[in-house]
Amino acid sequence: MTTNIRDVAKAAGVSVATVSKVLNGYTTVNPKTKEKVLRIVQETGYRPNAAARSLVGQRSMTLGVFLTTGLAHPFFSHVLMGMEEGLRLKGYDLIYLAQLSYHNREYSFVRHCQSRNVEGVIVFGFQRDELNFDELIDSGIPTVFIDLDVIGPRAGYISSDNRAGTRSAVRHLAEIGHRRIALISDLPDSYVGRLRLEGYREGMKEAGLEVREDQIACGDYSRESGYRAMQSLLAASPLPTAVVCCSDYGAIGAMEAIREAGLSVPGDVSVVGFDDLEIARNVSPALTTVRQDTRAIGRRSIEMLDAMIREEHPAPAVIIPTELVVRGTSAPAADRR
Amino acid sequence: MTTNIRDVAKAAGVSVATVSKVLNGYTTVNPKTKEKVLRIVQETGYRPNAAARSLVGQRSMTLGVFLTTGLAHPFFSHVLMGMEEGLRLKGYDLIYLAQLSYHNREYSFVRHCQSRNVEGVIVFGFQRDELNFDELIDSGIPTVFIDLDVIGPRAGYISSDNRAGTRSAVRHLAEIGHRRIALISDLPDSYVGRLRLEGYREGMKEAGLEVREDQIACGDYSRESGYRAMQSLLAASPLPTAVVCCSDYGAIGAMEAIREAGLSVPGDVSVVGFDDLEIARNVSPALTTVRQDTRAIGRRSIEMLDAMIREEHPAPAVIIPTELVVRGTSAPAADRR
DNA sequence: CTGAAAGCGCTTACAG
DNA sequence: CTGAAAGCGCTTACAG
Repeated sequence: MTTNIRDVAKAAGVSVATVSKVLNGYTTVNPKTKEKVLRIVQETGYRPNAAARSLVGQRSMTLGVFLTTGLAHPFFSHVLMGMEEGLRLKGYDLIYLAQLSYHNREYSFVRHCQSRNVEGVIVFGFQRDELNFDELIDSGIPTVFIDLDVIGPRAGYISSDNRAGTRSAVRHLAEIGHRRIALISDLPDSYVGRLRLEGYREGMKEAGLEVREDQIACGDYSRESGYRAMQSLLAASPLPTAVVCCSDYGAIGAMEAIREAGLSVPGDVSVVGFDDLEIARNVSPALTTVRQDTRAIGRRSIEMLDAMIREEHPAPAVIIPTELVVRGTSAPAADRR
Repeated sequence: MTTNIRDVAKAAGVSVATVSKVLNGYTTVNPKTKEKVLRIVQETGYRPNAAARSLVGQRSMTLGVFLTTGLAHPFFSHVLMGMEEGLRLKGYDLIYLAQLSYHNREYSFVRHCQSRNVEGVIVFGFQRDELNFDELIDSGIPTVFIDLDVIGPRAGYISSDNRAGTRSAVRHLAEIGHRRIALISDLPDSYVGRLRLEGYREGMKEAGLEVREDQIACGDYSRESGYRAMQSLLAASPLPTAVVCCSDYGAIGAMEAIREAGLSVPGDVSVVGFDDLEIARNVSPALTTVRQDTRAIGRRSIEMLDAMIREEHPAPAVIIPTELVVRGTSAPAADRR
């Protein structure tokens, strides 16, 4: 089969214990010995058997990711890319934990993690009421939730600063003279949706503007829902001169509705999105939007989990700053020009 | 810690060997003994330690998935869902193998698989020239490529019947009287794109129709590219009365371009997509399209890999049938009505 | 039908 | 600084 630690030891003329020590960074090894061992390792391409390591040590260097199957949104793949960075940095591998299995009566998700010696779990893409996470949290397996505010003795979460995101969007629009600023609120009952809605209200208050409930419409992050929501907002009177959307896709749908109504962006209505997906730069005019640092979310989630695993007691909630990116869909209000 | 096989053996009043035999389905166990052991297992929720199993047996029950980071397209998540089914059926877990690592000089992807005792690998979302798979194929690790025709002693691939897909689209359009049928060919240099292009040519030939090169435009599976490609097709004369698109997104972009040109779908131009994503049912009129059985692709890829692992020598290429779903965007050619 | 024992490939006190 | 030995939790011939 593939080379094992005994082969390396033999080739280097030392004991397996010494090889192990070199590989595990013990400082009590003679530099010459170390060098020799390392050379053999290099030559043979030896890599320790993960199963044996996991069996004897406490570390399996395996993390589990548990995500919704509806990961079609680019957000997920971007976060995943950030996670890759973290994984490489910390040396973990990721095992994919299927959602289908979670509800299986025979099957305990937690026991599965234990049998696989999973050191920590990332949960990703679920709403609070979608699944019962009690068993997972009670198990004591370190867990990081992305975009869901769950906290436990060994559980925490990470998310963008959603509240500040929409607030900054409103502030921007208010600063350039808008007074009737509508909102397309995506999934307002979700953790993320609620904060974006609150951020909008706070922003309006800060700017001394009144929130009218008929200036708030709901969507679900899709272009279609943004289109429909905008149509309903355009039915109100007086018309809003700007709209904050909780997603880029929604914003693009909103732009279509605005144009179909014979109005222009940003001439008649300014539009601000949320996410800063690639498409935000490619629509015309380019979309002003609240940028989420998806890469950081991914990377930090792994780092946070790693810290939990090492009992370093990281802060139970990590909030990643958002950044308003001003492009072409927001312009001074008409009555200001 | 968690219960182990010794705890179970003690509780059941038998040896660990017996417990192991029960759990591994040996038939030489007394039914009463077996029952007792199973009861204890049930009560304690005991699950064998995967690392120990992997170390002693040859099976790690771990498969690796190696996919491009750009997995934003719904196609990927649907295939992944199909893979979940297969995994559950066969009892494997999936480990996610990061792309970033592949090119790392220090790092051998194959060795990584070996150190993790990965029994087989699924490769997914790559073009042939994107990565060098030689080391992987030479390693003898069973590998299934999705949508890329790589074959080796222990490597095979799975894909939709792309050729039949576009051919059936052309046949359908020809049958309802179209004679000028254009094509939007997505990534014609890729394995999948090439076959869809060939299927189009074959379909045209079958129908006795001439292929005009100015009736073929290129796209990249995006709505935007479909939009642009359609614009260029509409610049030709005489105008095509139908267009086959190699993606639903592209088809939707094409529909936009057609309408912007003052024409109607399907009144002036019929449109056929490829994929049958959810959005195909939600556009108006609903999109006629070539349905890919993404679920089957996912499930069968795991089954195929499992068969390779068991040395059952499955066919090296599995082609999943496509199905033409006729909806509202295709109608008899104008001169036939 | 059952169990004692060897061994999978490692790591980690421990003795030297 | 180095190595012999125990042990992680299992499975599998093998003997009974």
